[in-house]
Amino acid sequence: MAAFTSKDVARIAGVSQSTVSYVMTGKRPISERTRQRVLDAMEQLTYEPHSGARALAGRRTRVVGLVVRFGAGGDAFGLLPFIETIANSARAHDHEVLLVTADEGSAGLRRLAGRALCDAIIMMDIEEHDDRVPVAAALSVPVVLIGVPADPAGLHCVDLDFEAAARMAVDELADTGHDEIVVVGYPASVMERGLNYVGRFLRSARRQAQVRGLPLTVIEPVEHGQEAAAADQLLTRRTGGRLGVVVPHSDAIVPLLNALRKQDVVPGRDISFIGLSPDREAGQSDPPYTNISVEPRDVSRRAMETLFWLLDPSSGVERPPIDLVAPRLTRRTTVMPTPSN
Amino acid sequence: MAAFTSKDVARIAGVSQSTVSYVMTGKRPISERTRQRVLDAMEQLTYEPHSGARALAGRRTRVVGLVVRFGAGGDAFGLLPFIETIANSARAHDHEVLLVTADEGSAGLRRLAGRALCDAIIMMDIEEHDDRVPVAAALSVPVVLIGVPADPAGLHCVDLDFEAAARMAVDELADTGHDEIVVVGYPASVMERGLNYVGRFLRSARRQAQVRGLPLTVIEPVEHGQEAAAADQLLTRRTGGRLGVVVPHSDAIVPLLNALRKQDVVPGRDISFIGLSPDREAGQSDPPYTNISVEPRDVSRRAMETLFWLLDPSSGVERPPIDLVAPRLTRRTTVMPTPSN
DNA sequence: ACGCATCGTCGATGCGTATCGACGCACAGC
DNA sequence: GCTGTGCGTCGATACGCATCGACGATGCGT
Repeated sequence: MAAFTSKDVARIAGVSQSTVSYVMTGKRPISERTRQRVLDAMEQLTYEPHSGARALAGRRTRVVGLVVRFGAGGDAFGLLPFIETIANSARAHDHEVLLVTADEGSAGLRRLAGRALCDAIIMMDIEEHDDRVPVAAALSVPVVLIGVPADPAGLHCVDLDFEAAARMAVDELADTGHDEIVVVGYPASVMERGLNYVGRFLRSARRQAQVRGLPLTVIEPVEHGQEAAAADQLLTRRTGGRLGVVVPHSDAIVPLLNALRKQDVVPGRDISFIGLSPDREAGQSDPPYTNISVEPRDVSRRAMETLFWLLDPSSGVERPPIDLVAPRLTRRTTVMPTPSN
Repeated sequence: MAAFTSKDVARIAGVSQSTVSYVMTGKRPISERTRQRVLDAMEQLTYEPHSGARALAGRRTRVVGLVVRFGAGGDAFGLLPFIETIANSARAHDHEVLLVTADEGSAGLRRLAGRALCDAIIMMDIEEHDDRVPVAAALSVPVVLIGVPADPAGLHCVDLDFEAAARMAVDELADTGHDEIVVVGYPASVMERGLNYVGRFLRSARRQAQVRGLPLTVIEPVEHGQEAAAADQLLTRRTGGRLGVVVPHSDAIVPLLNALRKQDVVPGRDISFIGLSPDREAGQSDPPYTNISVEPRDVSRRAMETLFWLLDPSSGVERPPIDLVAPRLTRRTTVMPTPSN
């Protein structure tokens, strides 16, 4: 494991170092015969190019910076699937992933760009008013946001279409003849962080309820462990009409269902229930609930496509600056069917 | 943001480039006056050293490679806390974290070392017989394992002391006058992966039960969604004696508790229950269960200490090649107290 | 006053790769 | 046969920093 250089490869293949380089980059034509000799030599030495030297000479690192926020809060509907998808996508483009925790704030961003640690950055957990966004916009490397801040400052954003999700939930309940909608709000810890999607969801739900002529109330907050109280609060709403409950905070769904069960309230019979969560959780829950999908993989895949397009605009079709992934409604057991008169 | 170089800093400070370098590394004495001038110049330009150039010239990258396995399976008691702790620790040493998914197998390892992408590697989710371990051992960079394989091949390992945990669980039940112990085994998906701790836990539990003269049975497998069946199987054991249940697979704990509740079996009254899980989960569960802690943060912190010690052995005390973190038992409500005769 | 060690700084060099200009060659057209 | 045109290859250079040897300045002892 003595670490070979392209010069070693060149010597063995009987060519010059620059030829080896051209074989790797393909930026100049190389005869098939020479090419093969070089590839053989590489194989023989198990040669790997030195990434530092590459970054220095080529001005690109083949590294993607990933800025995530670990501190709990926000829907923890899996940071992992996001990271996994991003890692796989990076790998597919022969890029590495450098992890930066958001606790560092914008200092991490400056480091990534200033030290030439990566060619592009993908930043998650964007808040509605996020200090890091203007900093990111001023960097010399392209940045893609997962989440949509109030002012994207020209950066590309990818996110689930929370407004469409809210409309979808309201429409589903309206279409099935409900009289009233209650949205279980986000816990204070999430609200405080001003995560962008919180506001977008609630506003859109209110608007759509108005359009459909349904009264809509937001109950809040539902803190962890307080789900029983929320369930109570929720049930006092039940005036004998058809009540539909929408729970956008995925962490609150299962506890709420449990709290309802304890009170012998059966979703799908006594009230209706729609959650915003990954499909898998919704299907495996007891009972399986009607949900609007939040698929991290879709979102991060799109974000990576945008990122690589920014790195090489010639490589694909133009990407929209704000790319919202359409949610999907899956009907299960928890929405009461339209009464058949 | 034109990206300044140390030469720019040197020019502004009125010194040579090498002096700037020595100010940064501290490898040669620099007068306080000069030092300050250089630091001022750096500040003024918001200079950041080019990491590629640094890696090339200095032969170290200040990057830690982190190899994780995303594919579900194994106790998913939070990959995130591990990653977070590792990221923070790296940051504290002015190192970055490069993420490699284990799906790539040992190819990822070779890439990390071959391309000089990092100075050291930390590898998680080690299996009892893990192909990657011999590869890792042959690399030119130090590697720390989180988990203990059958043959560590000379690598340093850090892990929870699962054997002590098993002994602890058995002792707790024995000390409180139980007649029989049932260990709820791991699901087949985990067993198949041959994760090292599974075997270590089960073997140690059996041994200790023998020492304490208690019959111990292992029920398996408990697949996701099959917890009710497991609960049935478990309760058939109840011959009127004092039955203690140990659940090492943290993901199975809450579903099992739920299944028991449905059958009106109250842990702490009718049977005893000990789970292996993070303290937080145990305390917030309903009911809070007696648990043996599995604290990812402790483990990964120790792993990082070992890693940085390997990078600079003069920096601290020698580290043991196999470093097991002692578990901790927290008594809550689910173990029946010793009958007072 | 003179040699000697120490401190602080500088210039030069090398790290491994990408890239630019040059050059030799075969082959086309005339 | 001679010039032009790509094609394939080479040599040289630059990238930004760490490090080594050198060297002037200073303070010490005698």
